[in-house]
Amino acid sequence: MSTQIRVRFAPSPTGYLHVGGLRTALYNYLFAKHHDGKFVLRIEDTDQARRVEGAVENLIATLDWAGIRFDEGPGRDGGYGPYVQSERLEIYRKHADDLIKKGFAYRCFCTPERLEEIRQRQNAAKLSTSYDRHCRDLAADEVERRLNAGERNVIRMKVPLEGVLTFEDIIRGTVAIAHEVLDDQVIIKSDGFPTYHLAVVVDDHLMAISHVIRGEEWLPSTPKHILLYKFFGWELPKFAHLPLLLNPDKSKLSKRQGDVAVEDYRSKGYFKEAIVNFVAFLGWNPGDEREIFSLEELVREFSLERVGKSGAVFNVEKLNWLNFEYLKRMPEAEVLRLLKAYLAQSPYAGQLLDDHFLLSVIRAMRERATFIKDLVEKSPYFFERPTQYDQDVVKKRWKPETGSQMKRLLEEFAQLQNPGKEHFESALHKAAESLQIKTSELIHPLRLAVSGVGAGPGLYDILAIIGKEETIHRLSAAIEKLQ
RNA sequence: GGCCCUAUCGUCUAACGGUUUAGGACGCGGCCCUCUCAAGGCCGAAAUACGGGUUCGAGCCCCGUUAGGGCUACCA
Repeated sequence: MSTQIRVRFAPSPTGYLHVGGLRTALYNYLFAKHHDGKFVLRIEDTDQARRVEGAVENLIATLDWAGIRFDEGPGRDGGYGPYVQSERLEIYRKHADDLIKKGFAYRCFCTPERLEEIRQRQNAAKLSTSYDRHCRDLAADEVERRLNAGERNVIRMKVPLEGVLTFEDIIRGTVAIAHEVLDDQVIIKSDGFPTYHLAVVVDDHLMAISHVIRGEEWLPSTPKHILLYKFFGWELPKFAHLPLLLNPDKSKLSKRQGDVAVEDYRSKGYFKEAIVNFVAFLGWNPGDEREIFSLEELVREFSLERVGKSGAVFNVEKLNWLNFEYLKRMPEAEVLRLLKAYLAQSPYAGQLLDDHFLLSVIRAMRERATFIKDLVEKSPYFFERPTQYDQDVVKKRWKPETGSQMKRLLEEFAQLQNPGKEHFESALHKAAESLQIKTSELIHPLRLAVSGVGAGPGLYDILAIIGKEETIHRLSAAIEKLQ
Protein backbone atom coordinates (compact mmCIF):
# COMPACT_ATOMS: atom_id res chain seq x y z
CA MET A 1 0.00 0.00 0.00
CA SER A 2 1.38 3.36 -0.93
CA THR A 3 0.05 4.98 2.24
CA GLN A 4 2.52 3.02 4.33
CA ILE A 5 4.53 5.38 6.54
CA ARG A 6 8.23 4.89 5.98
CA VAL A 7 10.84 7.16 7.52
CA ARG A 8 14.57 6.96 7.85
CA PHE A 9 17.45 8.10 9.99
CA ALA A 10 20.44 8.65 7.74
CA PRO A 11 23.58 9.52 9.67
CA SER A 12 27.10 9.80 8.38
CA PRO A 13 29.36 7.42 10.19
CA THR A 14 31.75 9.98 11.61
CA GLY A 15 32.53 8.19 14.82
CA TYR A 16 29.78 8.59 17.35
CA LEU A 17 26.11 9.34 17.69
CA HIS A 18 25.52 13.03 18.32
CA VAL A 19 22.71 13.88 20.75
CA GLY A 20 21.09 15.91 17.98
CA GLY A 21 21.26 12.80 15.84
CA LEU A 22 19.69 10.82 18.64
CA ARG A 23 16.77 13.23 18.73
CA THR A 24 16.35 13.07 14.95
CA ALA A 25 16.45 9.29 15.12
CA LEU A 26 14.01 9.30 18.02
CA TYR A 27 11.48 11.56 16.29
CA ASN A 28 11.66 9.42 13.18
CA TYR A 29 11.22 6.31 15.27
CA LEU A 30 8.33 7.76 17.27
CA PHE A 31 6.60 8.97 14.14
CA ALA A 32 6.99 5.60 12.43
CA LYS A 33 5.82 3.58 15.41
CA HIS A 34 2.94 5.90 16.13
CA HIS A 35 1.67 5.29 12.61
CA ASP A 36 2.53 1.60 12.44
CA GLY A 37 5.13 2.43 9.84
CA LYS A 38 8.71 1.42 9.21
CA PHE A 39 11.83 3.03 10.57
CA VAL A 40 14.81 2.63 8.27
CA LEU A 41 18.46 3.17 9.12
CA ARG A 42 20.58 4.24 6.19
CA ILE A 43 24.27 4.95 6.34
CA GLU A 44 25.40 7.98 4.36
CA ASP A 45 29.07 7.32 3.82
CA THR A 46 29.63 9.05 0.51
CA ASP A 47 32.48 11.13 1.86
CA GLN A 48 35.44 8.82 1.83
CA ALA A 49 37.67 11.34 3.56
CA ARG A 50 35.49 11.32 6.65
CA ARG A 51 35.18 7.58 7.04
CA VAL A 52 35.81 6.33 10.53
CA GLU A 53 36.51 2.70 11.28
CA GLY A 54 33.87 1.04 13.42
CA ALA A 55 31.58 4.03 13.31
CA VAL A 56 28.63 2.16 11.87
CA GLU A 57 28.78 -0.58 14.50
CA ASN A 58 29.07 2.07 17.18
CA LEU A 59 26.10 3.98 15.81
CA ILE A 60 23.94 0.89 15.76
CA ALA A 61 25.04 -0.14 19.23
CA THR A 62 24.19 3.27 20.66
CA LEU A 63 20.79 3.37 18.96
CA ASP A 64 20.16 -0.09 20.28
CA TRP A 65 21.18 0.95 23.79
CA ALA A 66 18.70 3.81 23.63
CA GLY A 67 15.97 1.36 22.66
CA ILE A 68 15.51 2.77 19.18
CA ARG A 69 15.16 -0.30 16.95
CA PHE A 70 15.22 0.03 13.21
CA ASP A 71 13.03 -2.18 11.06
CA GLU A 72 15.32 -2.05 8.07
CA GLY A 73 18.95 -1.18 7.72
CA PRO A 74 22.42 -2.67 7.53
CA GLY A 75 22.10 -6.32 8.46
CA ARG A 76 18.31 -6.13 8.50
CA ASP A 77 17.09 -6.26 4.94
CA GLY A 78 13.56 -5.23 4.20
CA GLY A 79 13.75 -5.49 0.45
CA TYR A 80 15.03 -1.98 -0.15
CA GLY A 81 18.72 -2.56 0.45
CA PRO A 82 21.58 -2.19 0.42
CA TYR A 83 21.30 0.43 3.16
CA VAL A 84 24.84 1.70 2.97
CA GLN A 85 25.37 4.32 0.29
CA SER A 86 28.88 3.27 -0.63
CA GLU A 87 27.30 -0.01 -1.73
CA ARG A 88 24.88 1.79 -4.05
CA LEU A 89 27.31 3.66 -6.26
CA GLU A 90 26.06 2.10 -9.49
CA ILE A 91 22.52 3.21 -8.72
CA TYR A 92 23.57 6.83 -8.34
CA ARG A 93 25.67 6.80 -11.50
CA LYS A 94 22.83 5.38 -13.49
CA HIS A 95 20.47 8.05 -12.21
CA ALA A 96 22.96 10.82 -12.85
CA ASP A 97 23.36 9.58 -16.41
CA ASP A 98 19.60 9.63 -16.80
CA LEU A 99 19.60 13.24 -15.76
CA ILE A 100 22.30 14.12 -18.29
CA LYS A 101 20.31 12.39 -21.02
CA LYS A 102 17.21 14.30 -20.09
CA GLY A 103 19.17 17.55 -20.08
CA PHE A 104 18.82 18.16 -16.36
CA ALA A 105 22.48 17.69 -15.55
CA TYR A 106 25.85 18.21 -17.22
CA ARG A 107 29.50 17.32 -17.02
CA CYS A 108 31.73 19.98 -15.51
CA PHE A 109 35.47 19.95 -16.07
CA CYS A 110 36.34 22.95 -13.96
CA THR A 111 39.28 22.36 -11.66
CA PRO A 112 39.10 22.93 -7.93
CA GLU A 113 41.59 25.74 -8.47
CA ARG A 114 39.35 27.54 -10.91
CA LEU A 115 36.40 27.10 -8.58
CA GLU A 116 38.40 28.51 -5.70
CA GLU A 117 39.44 31.43 -7.86
CA ILE A 118 35.93 32.44 -8.85
CA ARG A 119 34.83 32.10 -5.27
CA GLN A 120 37.55 34.48 -4.21
CA ARG A 121 36.63 36.92 -6.87
CA GLN A 122 32.97 36.79 -5.89
CA ASN A 123 33.87 37.29 -2.28
CA ALA A 124 36.06 40.27 -3.07
CA ALA A 125 33.23 41.81 -5.07
CA LYS A 126 30.85 41.02 -2.22
CA LEU A 127 28.75 38.87 -4.48
CA SER A 128 27.17 35.64 -3.38
CA THR A 129 29.38 32.70 -4.10
CA SER A 130 28.17 30.23 -6.63
CA TYR A 131 29.40 28.30 -9.62
CA ASP A 132 29.51 30.47 -12.74
CA ARG A 133 28.04 27.71 -14.92
CA HIS A 134 31.07 27.74 -17.15
CA CYS A 135 30.50 24.18 -18.36
CA ARG A 136 26.72 24.27 -18.43
CA ASP A 137 26.41 24.57 -22.17
CA LEU A 138 29.48 22.78 -23.45
CA ALA A 139 28.99 21.26 -26.90
CA ALA A 140 28.33 17.55 -26.92
CA ASP A 141 31.39 16.77 -28.99
CA GLU A 142 33.66 18.75 -26.70
CA VAL A 143 32.32 16.89 -23.68
CA GLU A 144 32.88 13.64 -25.55
CA ARG A 145 36.44 14.59 -26.46
CA ARG A 146 37.42 15.66 -22.92
CA LEU A 147 35.79 12.60 -21.45
CA ASN A 148 37.78 10.40 -23.80
CA ALA A 149 40.90 12.29 -22.88
CA GLY A 150 40.28 11.19 -19.33
CA GLU A 151 39.78 14.66 -17.93
CA ARG A 152 38.54 14.73 -14.35
CA ASN A 153 34.97 15.90 -14.12
CA VAL A 154 31.94 16.12 -11.95
CA ILE A 155 28.24 16.06 -12.77
CA ARG A 156 26.19 19.10 -11.88
CA MET A 157 22.47 19.58 -11.81
CA LYS A 158 21.05 22.14 -14.19
CA VAL A 159 19.03 24.51 -12.04
CA PRO A 160 16.40 26.56 -13.90
CA LEU A 161 17.55 30.15 -14.26
CA GLU A 162 14.32 31.75 -13.19
CA GLY A 163 11.17 31.07 -11.28
CA VAL A 164 10.46 30.44 -7.65
CA LEU A 165 10.37 27.09 -5.93
CA THR A 166 7.80 26.70 -3.21
CA PHE A 167 7.30 23.75 -0.94
CA GLU A 168 5.45 22.77 2.18
CA ASP A 169 7.20 21.77 5.35
CA ILE A 170 5.14 20.09 8.06
CA ILE A 171 6.86 22.09 10.76
CA ARG A 172 7.59 25.34 8.99
CA GLY A 173 4.74 25.76 6.58
CA THR A 174 5.36 27.22 3.15
CA VAL A 175 8.97 27.92 2.23
CA ALA A 176 9.90 29.71 -0.98
CA ILE A 177 13.26 30.15 -2.68
CA ALA A 178 14.07 31.72 -6.03
CA HIS A 179 15.81 29.44 -8.51
CA GLU A 180 18.39 32.08 -9.21
CA VAL A 181 19.93 31.77 -5.77
CA LEU A 182 20.38 28.04 -6.20
CA ASP A 183 23.74 26.74 -7.27
CA ASP A 184 24.30 24.19 -10.02
CA GLN A 185 25.04 21.69 -7.31
CA VAL A 186 27.53 18.90 -7.89
CA ILE A 187 25.69 15.59 -7.75
CA ILE A 188 28.49 13.22 -8.70
CA LYS A 189 31.99 13.98 -7.48
CA SER A 190 35.11 13.35 -9.52
CA ASP A 191 35.78 10.22 -7.48
CA GLY A 192 32.52 8.80 -8.79
CA PHE A 193 30.75 9.09 -5.45
CA PRO A 194 27.47 10.97 -5.30
CA THR A 195 27.08 14.01 -3.11
CA TYR A 196 24.51 13.97 -0.35
CA HIS A 197 21.99 15.77 -2.50
CA LEU A 198 21.75 13.13 -5.20
CA ALA A 199 22.10 10.17 -2.91
CA VAL A 200 19.44 11.32 -0.49
CA VAL A 201 16.89 11.90 -3.22
CA VAL A 202 17.57 8.67 -5.07
CA ASP A 203 17.56 6.61 -1.91
CA ASP A 204 14.52 8.21 -0.34
CA HIS A 205 12.62 7.54 -3.52
CA LEU A 206 13.88 4.01 -4.06
CA MET A 207 13.35 3.16 -0.41
CA ALA A 208 9.79 4.50 -0.61
CA ILE A 209 10.34 7.01 2.17
CA SER A 210 7.08 8.84 2.85
CA HIS A 211 8.35 11.48 5.29
CA VAL A 212 11.76 13.08 5.39
CA ILE A 213 12.29 14.14 9.00
CA ARG A 214 15.69 15.71 9.47
CA GLY A 215 17.54 18.63 11.02
CA GLU A 216 16.92 22.23 10.05
CA GLU A 217 20.40 22.52 8.58
CA TRP A 218 18.94 20.78 5.53
CA LEU A 219 16.19 23.28 4.94
CA PRO A 220 18.23 25.49 2.56
CA SER A 221 19.14 22.56 0.34
CA THR A 222 15.67 21.08 0.21
CA PRO A 223 14.80 23.09 -2.95
CA LYS A 224 17.67 21.38 -4.75
CA HIS A 225 16.31 18.05 -3.66
CA ILE A 226 12.85 18.95 -4.83
CA LEU A 227 14.25 19.98 -8.19
CA LEU A 228 15.84 16.56 -8.48
CA TYR A 229 12.54 14.87 -7.69
CA LYS A 230 11.00 16.92 -10.46
CA PHE A 231 13.79 16.09 -12.89
CA PHE A 232 13.25 12.40 -12.22
CA GLY A 233 9.50 12.77 -12.37
CA TRP A 234 9.08 11.35 -8.89
CA GLU A 235 6.46 12.04 -6.28
CA LEU A 236 7.66 14.19 -3.39
CA PRO A 237 7.85 12.86 0.11
CA LYS A 238 6.57 15.06 2.94
CA PHE A 239 9.25 17.16 4.60
CA ALA A 240 9.65 18.05 8.28
CA HIS A 241 12.69 20.05 9.32
CA LEU A 242 13.41 19.82 13.00
CA PRO A 243 14.68 22.78 15.02
CA LEU A 244 18.33 22.60 15.95
CA LEU A 245 19.76 21.63 19.31
CA LEU A 246 21.78 24.50 20.70
CA ASN A 247 24.76 25.23 22.93
CA PRO A 248 24.10 27.50 25.91
CA ASP A 249 25.28 30.39 23.70
CA LYS A 250 22.58 29.43 21.18
CA SER A 251 24.90 28.27 18.45
CA LYS A 252 24.39 24.85 16.90
CA LEU A 253 25.22 22.20 19.49
CA SER A 254 28.82 21.25 19.08
CA LYS A 255 31.79 19.66 20.68
CA ARG A 256 34.10 22.07 22.42
CA GLN A 257 31.15 23.46 24.36
CA GLY A 258 30.45 20.24 26.19
CA ASP A 259 29.65 16.66 25.43
CA VAL A 260 27.69 15.91 22.30
CA ALA A 261 28.19 12.18 21.96
CA VAL A 262 25.45 10.01 23.37
CA GLU A 263 28.19 7.69 24.61
CA ASP A 264 29.60 10.50 26.72
CA TYR A 265 26.34 10.81 28.58
CA ARG A 266 25.98 7.08 28.82
CA SER A 267 29.40 6.70 30.39
CA LYS A 268 28.71 9.52 32.80
CA GLY A 269 25.92 7.41 34.19
CA TYR A 270 22.82 8.88 32.58
CA PHE A 271 20.03 6.37 32.10
CA LYS A 272 18.80 5.78 28.60
CA GLU A 273 15.26 6.48 29.77
CA ALA A 274 16.31 9.91 31.04
CA ILE A 275 18.22 10.81 27.90
CA VAL A 276 15.42 9.69 25.61
CA ASN A 277 12.83 11.51 27.70
CA PHE A 278 14.96 14.63 27.83
CA VAL A 279 15.84 14.73 24.18
CA ALA A 280 12.22 14.07 23.19
CA PHE A 281 11.20 17.21 25.05
CA LEU A 282 13.72 19.38 23.24
CA GLY A 283 11.31 20.65 20.62
CA TRP A 284 8.25 18.62 21.43
CA ASN A 285 5.78 18.40 24.30
CA PRO A 286 2.51 16.59 24.87
CA GLY A 287 0.54 19.81 25.36
CA ASP A 288 -0.19 19.21 29.01
CA GLU A 289 1.94 19.27 32.12
CA ARG A 290 3.26 15.72 32.18
CA GLU A 291 7.02 15.46 31.92
CA ILE A 292 7.99 11.87 32.57
CA PHE A 293 7.50 9.71 29.52
CA SER A 294 8.65 6.23 28.67
CA LEU A 295 9.53 5.37 25.10
CA GLU A 296 6.19 3.56 24.76
CA GLU A 297 4.29 6.56 26.02
CA LEU A 298 6.19 8.80 23.64
CA VAL A 299 5.22 6.55 20.76
CA ARG A 300 1.59 6.82 21.79
CA GLU A 301 1.60 10.61 22.14
CA PHE A 302 4.08 11.87 19.59
CA SER A 303 3.03 13.97 16.64
CA LEU A 304 4.97 16.18 14.26
CA GLU A 305 2.28 18.83 14.63
CA ARG A 306 3.41 19.45 18.19
CA VAL A 307 7.06 19.92 17.24
CA GLY A 308 8.19 23.51 17.73
CA LYS A 309 9.98 25.73 15.25
CA SER A 310 12.74 27.30 17.33
CA GLY A 311 16.00 25.84 18.45
CA ALA A 312 16.35 24.38 21.93
CA VAL A 313 19.28 24.77 24.28
CA PHE A 314 20.58 21.48 25.62
CA ASN A 315 20.19 22.15 29.33
CA VAL A 316 22.13 19.64 31.40
CA GLU A 317 20.48 20.75 34.66
CA LYS A 318 17.14 19.45 33.51
CA LEU A 319 18.68 16.23 32.27
CA ASN A 320 20.19 15.76 35.72
CA TRP A 321 16.81 16.25 37.31
CA LEU A 322 15.28 13.68 34.99
CA ASN A 323 18.02 11.21 35.79
CA PHE A 324 17.35 11.80 39.46
CA GLU A 325 13.63 11.18 38.89
CA TYR A 326 14.33 7.96 37.03
CA LEU A 327 16.68 6.77 39.75
CA LYS A 328 14.00 7.52 42.32
CA ARG A 329 11.39 5.51 40.42
CA MET A 330 13.60 2.58 39.48
CA PRO A 331 12.77 -0.77 41.10
CA GLU A 332 15.15 -1.58 43.94
CA ALA A 333 16.29 -4.79 42.30
CA GLU A 334 17.38 -2.84 39.24
CA VAL A 335 19.23 -0.24 41.29
CA LEU A 336 20.94 -3.08 43.12
CA ARG A 337 21.99 -4.68 39.86
CA LEU A 338 23.42 -1.42 38.56
CA LEU A 339 25.11 -0.63 41.86
CA LYS A 340 26.83 -4.00 41.87
CA ALA A 341 28.01 -3.45 38.31
CA TYR A 342 29.39 -0.08 39.31
CA LEU A 343 31.06 -1.45 42.43
CA ALA A 344 32.70 -4.24 40.48
CA GLN A 345 34.88 -1.72 38.72
CA SER A 346 35.33 0.63 41.64
CA PRO A 347 38.11 0.71 44.25
CA TYR A 348 35.82 -1.36 46.45
CA ALA A 349 35.65 -4.22 43.99
CA GLY A 350 37.42 -6.60 46.34
CA GLN A 351 35.03 -6.18 49.23
CA LEU A 352 32.39 -8.69 50.12
CA LEU A 353 29.19 -6.71 50.16
CA ASP A 354 26.00 -8.65 50.49
CA ASP A 355 22.71 -7.63 48.90
CA HIS A 356 21.10 -6.86 52.23
CA PHE A 357 23.81 -4.34 53.01
CA LEU A 358 23.74 -2.78 49.54
CA LEU A 359 19.97 -2.53 49.64
CA SER A 360 20.13 -0.60 52.89
CA VAL A 361 22.69 1.77 51.38
CA ILE A 362 20.36 2.24 48.43
CA ARG A 363 17.43 3.01 50.71
CA ALA A 364 19.48 5.53 52.64
CA MET A 365 21.08 7.25 49.67
CA ARG A 366 18.66 7.07 46.77
CA GLU A 367 16.98 10.41 47.31
CA ARG A 368 20.39 12.04 47.61
CA ALA A 369 21.69 10.67 44.32
CA THR A 370 21.42 11.59 40.67
CA PHE A 371 23.60 8.77 39.40
CA ILE A 372 24.29 5.23 40.54
CA LYS A 373 27.84 6.25 41.31
CA ASP A 374 26.55 8.87 43.77
CA LEU A 375 25.30 6.02 45.92
CA VAL A 376 28.92 5.26 46.62
CA GLU A 377 30.75 8.52 46.05
CA LYS A 378 28.43 10.59 48.19
CA SER A 379 28.67 8.16 51.08
CA PRO A 380 32.09 6.51 51.03
CA TYR A 381 31.73 5.89 54.76
CA PHE A 382 29.53 2.91 53.99
CA PHE A 383 32.44 1.31 52.22
CA GLU A 384 35.47 2.43 54.18
CA ARG A 385 36.39 4.03 57.48
CA PRO A 386 36.76 7.77 57.49
CA THR A 387 40.38 8.61 56.82
CA GLN A 388 39.94 12.19 57.94
CA TYR A 389 37.35 14.43 59.51
CA ASP A 390 35.89 17.46 57.77
CA GLN A 391 37.66 20.30 59.56
CA ASP A 392 34.82 22.80 59.30
CA VAL A 393 32.50 20.30 60.92
CA VAL A 394 35.13 19.44 63.56
CA LYS A 395 35.27 23.06 64.52
CA LYS A 396 31.53 23.25 64.79
CA ARG A 397 30.72 19.93 66.46
CA TRP A 398 33.67 18.72 68.47
CA LYS A 399 33.91 20.64 71.72
CA PRO A 400 36.28 20.12 74.63
CA GLU A 401 33.64 18.07 76.44
CA THR A 402 32.84 15.91 73.46
CA GLY A 403 35.49 13.30 74.20
CA SER A 404 34.00 12.26 77.53
CA GLN A 405 30.48 12.39 76.13
CA MET A 406 31.47 10.08 73.34
CA LYS A 407 32.96 7.71 75.89
CA ARG A 408 29.65 7.59 77.71
CA LEU A 409 27.97 6.81 74.40
CA LEU A 410 30.50 4.11 73.69
CA GLU A 411 29.63 2.42 76.97
CA GLU A 412 25.96 2.38 76.06
CA PHE A 413 26.62 1.05 72.60
CA ALA A 414 28.93 -1.66 73.92
CA GLN A 415 26.05 -3.21 75.81
CA LEU A 416 23.83 -3.59 72.78
CA GLN A 417 23.08 -7.00 71.36
CA ASN A 418 22.56 -7.09 67.58
CA PRO A 419 21.29 -3.54 67.59
CA GLY A 420 18.97 -2.17 64.95
CA LYS A 421 18.21 1.43 64.20
CA GLU A 422 15.84 1.85 67.20
CA HIS A 423 18.29 0.29 69.62
CA PHE A 424 21.01 2.74 68.68
CA GLU A 425 18.49 5.48 69.06
CA SER A 426 17.36 4.51 72.55
CA ALA A 427 20.94 3.93 73.65
CA LEU A 428 21.84 7.40 72.51
CA HIS A 429 18.82 8.83 74.29
CA LYS A 430 19.88 7.07 77.45
CA ALA A 431 23.39 8.51 77.22
CA ALA A 432 22.03 11.99 76.60
CA GLU A 433 19.78 11.71 79.59
CA SER A 434 22.51 10.61 81.92
CA LEU A 435 24.73 13.41 80.61
CA GLN A 436 21.82 15.82 80.87
CA ILE A 437 22.32 17.14 77.36
CA LYS A 438 20.18 17.30 74.25
CA THR A 439 20.39 14.35 71.91
CA SER A 440 21.57 16.62 69.14
CA GLU A 441 24.69 17.31 71.15
CA LEU A 442 25.57 13.66 70.74
CA ILE A 443 24.15 13.14 67.30
CA HIS A 444 26.32 15.65 65.47
CA PRO A 445 29.64 14.73 67.01
CA LEU A 446 28.83 11.05 66.52
CA ARG A 447 27.89 11.57 62.87
CA LEU A 448 31.23 13.18 62.32
CA ALA A 449 32.98 10.37 64.20
CA VAL A 450 31.47 7.58 62.12
CA SER A 451 31.26 9.28 58.73
CA GLY A 452 33.96 11.93 58.76
CA VAL A 453 31.47 14.45 57.39
CA GLY A 454 28.60 16.56 58.64
CA ALA A 455 25.85 15.61 56.22
CA GLY A 456 24.12 12.48 55.04
CA PRO A 457 21.30 10.10 55.85
CA GLY A 458 19.78 9.90 59.31
CA LEU A 459 22.41 9.04 61.91
CA TYR A 460 20.63 5.94 63.19
CA ASP A 461 20.36 4.66 59.64
CA ILE A 462 24.08 5.04 59.22
CA LEU A 463 24.77 3.23 62.47
CA ALA A 464 22.42 0.39 61.63
CA ILE A 465 24.00 -0.01 58.21
CA ILE A 466 27.61 -0.10 59.35
CA GLY A 467 26.68 -2.16 62.45
CA LYS A 468 27.65 -2.22 66.09
CA GLU A 469 31.21 -3.44 65.71
CA GLU A 470 32.12 -0.86 63.09
CA THR A 471 30.35 1.88 65.01
CA ILE A 472 32.36 1.11 68.12
CA HIS A 473 35.58 0.94 66.17
CA ARG A 474 35.01 4.30 64.53
CA LEU A 475 33.80 5.87 67.72
CA SER A 476 36.88 4.67 69.58
CA ALA A 477 39.13 6.05 66.88
CA ALA A 478 37.40 9.41 67.15
CA ILE A 479 37.67 9.44 70.94
CA GLU A 480 41.39 8.94 70.54
CA LYS A 481 41.49 11.96 68.25
CA LEU A 482 39.47 13.94 70.70
CA GLN A 483 41.97 13.53 73.52
C1' G B 1 27.81 39.80 2.02
C1' G B 2 23.55 36.71 -0.14
C1' C B 3 19.56 33.25 0.86
C1' C B 4 16.54 30.78 4.38
C1' C B 5 14.66 29.91 9.30
C1' U B 6 13.43 31.55 14.21
C1' A B 7 11.79 34.97 18.31
C1' U B 8 6.96 33.75 25.57
C1' C B 9 10.53 33.69 32.43
C1' G B 10 18.13 32.37 32.78
C1' U B 11 16.67 27.29 30.35
C1' C B 12 12.72 23.62 28.27
C1' U B 13 7.94 25.11 27.18
C1' A B 14 1.90 25.85 27.59
C1' A B 15 -1.79 29.12 26.12
C1' C B 16 -8.21 26.15 18.57
C1' G B 17 -7.68 35.70 18.41
C1' G B 18 -11.50 36.38 23.60
C1' U B 19 -11.66 31.49 29.68
C1' U B 20 -4.68 35.59 30.86
C1' U B 21 -3.64 38.95 36.92
C1' A B 22 0.41 34.78 30.48
C1' G B 23 0.26 28.32 33.10
C1' G B 24 3.85 24.21 34.16
C1' A B 25 8.90 22.23 34.70
C1' C B 26 14.34 22.79 35.66
C1' G B 27 17.41 26.06 38.13
C1' C B 28 17.37 30.06 41.92
C1' G B 29 15.52 32.34 46.81
C1' G B 30 12.42 31.84 51.33
C1' C B 31 9.42 29.13 54.87
C1' C B 32 7.73 24.39 56.99
C1' C B 33 9.46 19.48 58.31
C1' U B 34 14.12 18.08 60.81
C1' C B 35 19.98 15.25 64.17
C1' U B 36 22.75 17.23 59.31
C1' C B 37 22.22 16.79 54.04
C1' A B 38 18.57 15.42 50.99
C1' A B 39 13.54 14.16 49.84
C1' G B 40 8.67 16.17 50.52
C1' G B 41 5.09 20.35 51.27
C1' C B 42 4.05 25.59 50.84
C1' C B 43 5.46 30.43 49.04
C1' G B 44 8.33 33.79 45.91
C1' A B 45 11.32 36.42 42.08
C1' A B 46 11.36 35.64 36.79
C1' A B 47 8.88 36.28 30.03
C1' U B 48 5.21 37.61 25.27
C1' A B 49 12.36 41.58 21.60
C1' C B 50 10.80 46.56 19.50
C1' G B 51 7.57 49.57 16.24
C1' G B 52 3.48 49.80 13.21
C1' G B 53 -0.99 47.72 11.32
C1' U B 54 -5.64 44.26 10.92
C1' U B 55 -9.61 43.40 14.60
C1' C B 56 -14.83 45.07 19.03
C1' G B 57 -10.48 42.27 21.01
C1' A B 58 -3.44 40.32 19.38
C1' G B 59 1.50 36.46 22.90
C1' C B 60 -1.31 34.34 18.78
C1' C B 61 -2.66 37.28 12.01
C1' C B 62 0.18 40.97 8.52
C1' C B 63 4.40 44.41 7.62
C1' G B 64 8.90 46.49 9.17
C1' U B 65 13.03 46.78 12.58
C1' U B 66 16.26 44.34 15.77
C1' A B 67 18.48 40.03 17.53
C1' G B 68 19.90 34.96 17.15
C1' G B 69 20.74 30.78 14.20
C1' G B 70 21.42 27.79 9.77
C1' C B 71 23.12 27.41 4.81
C1' U B 72 26.28 29.48 1.24
C1' A B 73 32.05 22.74 -0.63
C1' C B 74 33.79 17.68 -5.60
C1' C B 75 31.19 17.61 3.82
C1' A B 76 27.10 15.62 5.46
